[in-house]
Amino acid sequence: MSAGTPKSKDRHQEILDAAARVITERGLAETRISDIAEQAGVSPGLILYYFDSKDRLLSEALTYANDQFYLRMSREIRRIDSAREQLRRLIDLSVPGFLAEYGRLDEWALWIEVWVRALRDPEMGKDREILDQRWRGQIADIVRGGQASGEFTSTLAADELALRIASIVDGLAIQVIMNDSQVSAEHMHRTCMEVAAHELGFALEPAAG
Amino acid sequence: MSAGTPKSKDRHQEILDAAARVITERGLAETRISDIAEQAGVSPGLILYYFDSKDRLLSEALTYANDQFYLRMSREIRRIDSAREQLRRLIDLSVPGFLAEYGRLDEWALWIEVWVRALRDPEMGKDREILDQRWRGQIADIVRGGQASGEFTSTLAADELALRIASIVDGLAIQVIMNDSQVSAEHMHRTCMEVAAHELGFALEPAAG
DNA sequence: CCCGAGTTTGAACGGCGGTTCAAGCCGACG
DNA sequence: CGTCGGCTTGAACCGCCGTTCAAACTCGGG
Repeated sequence: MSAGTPKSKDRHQEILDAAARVITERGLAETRISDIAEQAGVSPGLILYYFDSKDRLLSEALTYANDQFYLRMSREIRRIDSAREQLRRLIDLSVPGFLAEYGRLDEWALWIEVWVRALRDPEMGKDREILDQRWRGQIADIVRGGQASGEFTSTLAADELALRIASIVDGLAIQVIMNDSQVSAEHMHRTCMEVAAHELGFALEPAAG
Repeated sequence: MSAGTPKSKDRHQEILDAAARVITERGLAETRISDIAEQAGVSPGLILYYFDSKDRLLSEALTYANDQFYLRMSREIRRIDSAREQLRRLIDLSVPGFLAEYGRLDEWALWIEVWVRALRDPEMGKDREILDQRWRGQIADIVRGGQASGEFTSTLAADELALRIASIVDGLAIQVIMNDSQVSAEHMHRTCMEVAAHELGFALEPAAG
């Protein structure tokens, strides 16, 4: 059993992974089961053997991909001491294409698909809220840490500050991912840092980076 | 001719209108030609008589609906003197469901559809950038006015300030439209005003409203 | 070597919906 | 009135997937 179930688990995950990759590349609307099968290197029939329907698979894939991103970010941030540096890292990781190392097509594209789906699918809506609150919670933790250590001087509630930061990151990320000619990745990064400094109450070192 | 073309124009617009309504209600993915036909009170065949293909119709409908929104807002704002009040009005109109009068399902839902489509359709991508720059331009104009009149004390470039305000509005609007339990329309409104006041450099009157 | 349960395949099915089209409708104009 | 051109209809066509399924394959245990 501890050998049988895991194997199924692997297939399960392999398929989710393949699905996430296909969705990122082609978009939810253009993703066919056969594409996912091809990407995973299996037959179309097998996809439906592991998942009840295309719809369910797609939903699961979207939240799965988001989990991955969150976990990676969370792991990275936990090993940083300074709240200010945690924040900088969070922004580094949030700017689409800012870090070459994580070059693959952006998780933000998936986020937009989540949004559009959550608008009408209550199941997805619930998942989206959980995902989003976890993300804002992550930021709020950093804020609280900085307030406690004195790095951030704002006395506003950490939740509110986190919401503001998350919102401006979301709003700018959209522009960047859309390839807006007036909002480059670097521009977004700088603006995020400045707004955050302004809101949280800390001074930006001059030319960091 | 001056009698024939206009009639076609009407049908053209009627269909765009119907399409926008259907998309808002059912979502782009679930919108069928027959739905649009039904909404417009004509036969499915006629839709394809006026538009080359479903895809083209949908794209046009999205930008059309956006135009409508922009024009309405623009008209309203132009008749206000104070930059501060212009800004407040802009935020009033941007918060989904804040004003009962404009109760119909939000333009924001359409924006998200625009984004997801712009990600892959270059034509839509171009339109989206134009739409977005017009929107930020509108904000920038308000900012410049306020800087000139002394209502806003920030000396940052108006474009940059506009980008910041547009971004936070976008980011928060997403949460509100998603029905996030932690971000009500009123909350979004207050936060937008506070961040704007903070960034632009003006004082918020205590309990306005 | 055989059996059977869990996997995997790929061909076949079925329905949905975009698109096409031949045929009616209507109003203008002579 | 008759004809003509632009509208309008709705039925028929057709390709595209999601889904189903019977058959094959794998592999561990008896």
